Amino acid sequence: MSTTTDRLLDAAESAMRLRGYHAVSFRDLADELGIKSASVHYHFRQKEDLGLALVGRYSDRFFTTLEAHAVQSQTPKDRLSAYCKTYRQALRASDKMCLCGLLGAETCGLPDRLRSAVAAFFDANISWVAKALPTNLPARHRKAKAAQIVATLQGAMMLATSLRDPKTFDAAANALLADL
Amino acid sequence: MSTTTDRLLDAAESAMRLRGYHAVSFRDLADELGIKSASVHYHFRQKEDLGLALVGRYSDRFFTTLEAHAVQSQTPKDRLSAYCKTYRQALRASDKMCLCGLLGAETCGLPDRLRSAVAAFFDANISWVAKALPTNLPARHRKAKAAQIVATLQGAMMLATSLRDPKTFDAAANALLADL
DNA sequence: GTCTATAATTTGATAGAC
DNA sequence: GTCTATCAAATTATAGAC
Repeated sequence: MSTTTDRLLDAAESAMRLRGYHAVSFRDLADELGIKSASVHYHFRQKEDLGLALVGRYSDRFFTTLEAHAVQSQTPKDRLSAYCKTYRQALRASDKMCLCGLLGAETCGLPDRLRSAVAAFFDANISWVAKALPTNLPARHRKAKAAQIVATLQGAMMLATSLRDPKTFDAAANALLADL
Repeated sequence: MSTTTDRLLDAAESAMRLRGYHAVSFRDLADELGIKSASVHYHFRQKEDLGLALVGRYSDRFFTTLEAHAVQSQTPKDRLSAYCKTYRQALRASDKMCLCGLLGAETCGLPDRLRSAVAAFFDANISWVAKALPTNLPARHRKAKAAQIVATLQGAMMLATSLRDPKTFDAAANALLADL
């Protein structure tokens, strides 16, 4: 049985992954749960607090799922495949953008702490991918390759969302994997 | 000497490429130009009209610049290099996201016609890149590869914006070009 | 924890004078 | 083309009762 806080997080995540930070209001969320917007403020004092909780939960869940997918991957190729799979699931399970992909694009319109939290998610992504790459590559090379991989998957989610065609994600992700 | 309409488009483009559609108001733009928000409605009846004009102008300018860069490119590699260069310039000249990259992420929160205009920009992008690829590849393959290339550059702009580090774009774009 | 009530501000938009 | 004046609605947020 989920608490009101959890239900609020679920509703907010769904809405923000579709429309972005500024297009989601406390009233929207309250209506969806059948409560009043003042009650939402009991769970999250400010909208910024809601955003921070959202990014924290999203990031934790993402890396937990990623580790589960990668746990028995031996080769670099297997680990990168697990990474792609985690993104694919995030998109295809719900037909929604990556929360951080959307917030990252809106970055300059976000409160400072939220902006930092999103940036931290991407730092962690790039680090994870860089570590998964073959160890014989120079560190500089690995970081650039990792940025390319993260960028491709994030951009592919955005394209699939804008074009309303999830297959666009698969096309881009598979073309990427074929090169690795 | 630019007209008020042009100055409004400039101000709106800059603001929306930083913060997104919903975080930009007619009053913001009016203040920036030293006029009243009611006057903005003379130039653009609704916010949606402003958005449409913005995407139209952005798309025209993008493809004009792209053709200028690609005009004397003979090989597929040269044409794709020109494509990357056009994105790089868009980002590095102003340290701002691609307008359509940001609106594409916010897609579900946008008015229908605006959403379609953004999707058309990406359709045109993918078609352009697919045509630039080596003609010996099967059409299906080319479209997937084109989606990968567009996705990488769009994702790289988002990453560079979120991380506040333009070099992240170059790292991802160069790693992409190295594979082509 | 949720409510009513309310404040303060912002927003998109219109009517009509100049 | 720009202004004043105004509107209705929405938004974030708080105080205090239950």
